[in-house]
Amino acid sequence: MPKSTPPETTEQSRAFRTYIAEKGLRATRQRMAVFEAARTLPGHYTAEDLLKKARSLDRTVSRATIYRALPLLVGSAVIREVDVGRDHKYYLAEVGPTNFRAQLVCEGCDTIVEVEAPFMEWYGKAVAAKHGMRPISQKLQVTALCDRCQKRRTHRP
Amino acid sequence: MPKSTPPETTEQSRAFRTYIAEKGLRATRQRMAVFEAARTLPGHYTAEDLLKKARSLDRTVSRATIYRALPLLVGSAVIREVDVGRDHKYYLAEVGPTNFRAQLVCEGCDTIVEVEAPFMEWYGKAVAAKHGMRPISQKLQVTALCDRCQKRRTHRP
DNA sequence: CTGGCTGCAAACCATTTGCATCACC
DNA sequence: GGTGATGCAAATGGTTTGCAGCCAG
Repeated sequence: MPKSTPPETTEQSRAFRTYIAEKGLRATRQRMAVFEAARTLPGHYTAEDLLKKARSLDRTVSRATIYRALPLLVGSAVIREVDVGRDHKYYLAEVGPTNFRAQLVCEGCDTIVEVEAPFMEWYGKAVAAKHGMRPISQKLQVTALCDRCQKRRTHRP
Repeated sequence: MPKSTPPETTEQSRAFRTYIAEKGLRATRQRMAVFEAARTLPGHYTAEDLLKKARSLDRTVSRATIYRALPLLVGSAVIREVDVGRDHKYYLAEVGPTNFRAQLVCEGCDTIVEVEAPFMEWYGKAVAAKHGMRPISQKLQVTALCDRCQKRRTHRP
């Protein structure tokens, strides 16, 4: 059996290189390190997490490069941006074509759980149409307290 | 017929004074000016809008006081905070007990339309419960293009 | 009186940007 | 070799905070 995913030779990696080339951009060492870090990190991570991981692959990656790479990674559907109104945004490696998801966010520990919610997509489109607007995207976010945080403390300090 | 709403003598005003007193806080001139501005401004407004309006009522109101008053106004249900992931938050005077609302946001001009969406509330609670979490709040946001912005330009510059 | 408030200005902090240099293609 | 990319450090901008004086209760 293949040892997890062979880095740098993935189909996804080729797709990303193509995406970049099409825009007349360049597949630099740093950019590919960020790409590799972004698709590898588990769960929801921040730009800072991404920087740390990318640096472990290529010491020369700077914070500015991270922020400059993020729009490319989102644009090429390598990652998805998740903004739950916290102080920083979260990012998430895309596994494949993604159905509409809702975010369940724990108010205590900021843990995010993604839930498929295809009905929501339909609902949002209907609401927009009813107001004569052309729908672009939609977001459903449920704030709640996870088990652990319920036990630890009912309210925030 | 009464001329719109008599300022400073509203039932809402009394309720706010009570809320403040209960917390051992004080109903200062500036704070009441911010209150009056907040409940009076139409539609969705920013902290900066609120500052301008409050200053028109009491010249001495500072930006810091606005930001320090906002949590009180939200906590006493005089206004509601609406965060649609833009660069600044929006606020909205509460008319009465509010049912669950979704926000329809025009990507072109940032105009926000509030839509009743009671179904969402049920849905969010169900999703949270299914994951063993205690639901606190939920938010449905639809980004779209309004009529005017559709005609002006299909995509952002 | 006195502890909560205020204005002012400086601090925050995630993200963005200007600039001189570097390195893909 | 030319243009896009990079690192660094400084800038941004909405919001927060420290501080010394002020004032509501």
